[in-house]
Amino acid sequence: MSDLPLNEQMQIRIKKMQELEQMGVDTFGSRFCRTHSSQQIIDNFEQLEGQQTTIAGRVMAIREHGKACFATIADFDGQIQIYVRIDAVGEDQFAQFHLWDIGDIVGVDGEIFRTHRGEVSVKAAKLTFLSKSLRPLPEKWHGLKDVEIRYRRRYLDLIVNPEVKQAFVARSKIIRAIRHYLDNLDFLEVETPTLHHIAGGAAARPFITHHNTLDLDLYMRIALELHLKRLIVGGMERVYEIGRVFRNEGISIKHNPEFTMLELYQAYSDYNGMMEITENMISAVSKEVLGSDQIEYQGTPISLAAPWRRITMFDAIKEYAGVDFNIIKTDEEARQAAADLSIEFADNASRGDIINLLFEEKVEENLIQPTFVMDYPIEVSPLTKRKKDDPSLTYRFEAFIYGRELANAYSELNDPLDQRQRFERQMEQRAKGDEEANEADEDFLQALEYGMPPTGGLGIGIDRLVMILTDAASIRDVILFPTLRSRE
RNA sequence: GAGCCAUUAGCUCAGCAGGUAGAGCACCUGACUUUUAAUCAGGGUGUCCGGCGUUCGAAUCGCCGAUGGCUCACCA
Repeated sequence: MSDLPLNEQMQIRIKKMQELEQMGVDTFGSRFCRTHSSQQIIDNFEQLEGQQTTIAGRVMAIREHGKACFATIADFDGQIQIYVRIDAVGEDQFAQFHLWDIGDIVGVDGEIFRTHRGEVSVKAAKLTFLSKSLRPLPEKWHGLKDVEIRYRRRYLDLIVNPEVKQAFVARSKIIRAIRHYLDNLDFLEVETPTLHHIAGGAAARPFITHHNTLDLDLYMRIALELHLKRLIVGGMERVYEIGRVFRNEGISIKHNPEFTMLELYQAYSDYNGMMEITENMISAVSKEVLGSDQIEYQGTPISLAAPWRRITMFDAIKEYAGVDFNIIKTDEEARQAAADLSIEFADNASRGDIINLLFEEKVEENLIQPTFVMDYPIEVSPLTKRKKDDPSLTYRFEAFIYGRELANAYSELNDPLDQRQRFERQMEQRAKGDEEANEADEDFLQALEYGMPPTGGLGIGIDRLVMILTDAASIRDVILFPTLRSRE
């Protein structure tokens, strides 16, 4: 305590705490049984008026008024006012009340009533001090605006900015609704390792860690895919996992180094089945959590109602960039088309690379309403089944909302010989310096060699879905403790 | 990783042609038995993000650094 730097307000609070202790009050109390939450009392006032209640929460405001004072108590649901009269609580407790600070945690027994001004309140008969708050809270009116403090000390953000709590309640409901939806489709929720020998299933740089006893470098997973597909091989025909993945890349309004992915795999389905699940599940989740599938994101109305628009990548590029890859067949022609649009590309870029580039540069930002973009080039889809009618393309789609990728899905590549060739090409890319190219996973190949049924697989970025559904501008607004630099 | 912007009281912010810092809320003292951003009368509580420099003098100007935000790069 002595080496804690104390400002004036903290010194005063410690002094008040000591005075309470001298009065025999336990300033860090124990179990306390509540009968109602603040919101229950407010919602059911007609039935509860005149009855006794016991509430508890954090003191958010104190309005002293001589011998009859008011305070606002906040609990998880909301806030409720208490009315503290000297003739109702007695002189001793009234003296204790004057040692309360904003931020203290208290319990109150009393009668539910409505004040002359109409506010539902609790007329205190007994006050129970529960926990002392030694630091002054941010201001009640402007709240806490400093984003750095909001992220670093999220508990303060939660205490003083009520809408923040609502966003995280919504996040919880969204994930619950997804589980509910998938459970009803007989999907089995599973958990797979986060420590991987090979960081596969996506194109991303991994975090590296180390196991001491095994003296083994391990990777934090960048995707769930390869383990879940092993489970499909094992006969778990419908599986999903909602879990954290880690990608050692930049931080932005849309990116956090650790984020939550939903991946699901359904045997005997394909990417068409995955489109149906995606659009039906997201509209159902929106209805369950928000009561509607018509939402507004950052001022733009968005309809999540199924079915969503479906367009091939070629048609999308033709529409938004004016380039027709049905006609352009060679790498040379493709590079020329990119050059004509003043788009920079690598010297050795293939037709497929250029297709992907044009799409990202010219098309993505236009896909505001939910859109499935289908049939990605094989070069950027190393785990996806080839299209029968065009082996340069794959049965893969990505779903876009508000110009952002929200989901990625495909008919899973289950031909182990083709998969081996794809890995070999990825390894060539790695050898050329592409750190994000997939590493060959021999154990996964072996699993495929035992035979995997035709399967549809889907990945959805949960954080981005929550952003869309809660109208959050930044991914940090839907992650309780976003990654920040150390303050030390 | 690069560019731009920000950092002043517990919180929200002013102060910047350089003259050693202010407001509101919070806090302290007093008044008040139905207030609610309670009110009324008093009280300013500070490493002006850190360091170095320019200057008689720096919150203010310059350089270096820290942290955060936005944009770009990378990615989902």
